[in-house]
Amino acid sequence: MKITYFKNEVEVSDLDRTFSLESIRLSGQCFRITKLENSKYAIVAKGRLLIAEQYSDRVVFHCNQEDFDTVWEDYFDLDYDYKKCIIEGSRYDAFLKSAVHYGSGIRILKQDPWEMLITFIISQQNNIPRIAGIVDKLCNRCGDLIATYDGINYYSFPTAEQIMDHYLELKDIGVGFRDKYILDACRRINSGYDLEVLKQVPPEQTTSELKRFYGVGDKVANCVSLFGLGHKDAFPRDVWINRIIDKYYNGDFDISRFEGFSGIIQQYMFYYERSITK
DNA sequence: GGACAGGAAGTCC
DNA sequence: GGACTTCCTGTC
Repeated sequence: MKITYFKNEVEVSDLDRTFSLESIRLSGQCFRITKLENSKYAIVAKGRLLIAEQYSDRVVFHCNQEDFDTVWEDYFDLDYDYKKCIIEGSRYDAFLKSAVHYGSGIRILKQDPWEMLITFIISQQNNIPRIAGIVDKLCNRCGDLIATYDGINYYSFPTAEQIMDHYLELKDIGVGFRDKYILDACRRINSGYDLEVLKQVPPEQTTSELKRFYGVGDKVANCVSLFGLGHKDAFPRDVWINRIIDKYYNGDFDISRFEGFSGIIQQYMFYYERSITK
């Protein structure tokens, strides 16, 4: 990987096909990346808007060096060796070989744990286009206006306090029966619970701690752990993953083989199976 | 086009 | 094991 700094741009190249904004956007981990035109994307995270462009193995981030070094390099997990996961996956069997090849551009974004908690509470018993729509409405109604680009307004993900200020609108936003789960999470965070602490806690303990939130079960806890707390060993089992394990592994998939990065393997599996059964 | 049924990154009781 | 909000999608 090669990083070149310009005045208001940072160019990253020689990524060896282990970075694709399109794959990241479509892999279902993030609902705040939109495709603008051609190869251009708008990414909202950390209370900021980032415009990025990708031309095969070259990515241009429209930000200064400081923002790249302190925010985006970490957010896109650029220092992690995804090649290792791809090689290990390829060696395992034919299905994983196809999956890692197809999804080789995936990265597990290091997103905000609070945003992940609410987003994946919303995700339960829901479909991806609708999840994206609800998250969008939630941000537009409750978040702060952080930027306007090409005539479009971009809003931050709301804080617990901001959501509580708009709790009467949750029904209109379309969260449905999940409103009580969201409200409970807001109350706990607002009264001082710090999700950041869980980044330092062992994965299994993190999951059981997260499951103490009302409306958070095993699946959502593992999503928050993987996408929001940097626990690459968290392995969310949703209907797709269970289907894959039944279909290709006779109901038993041994994740210990991928210790330390089984969550990344899970993401390749999810992304690939969805692509071939559409 | 429009109505309709089935189902959706699950969890609670 | 049934209920849960709402709406996207496929089918007729």
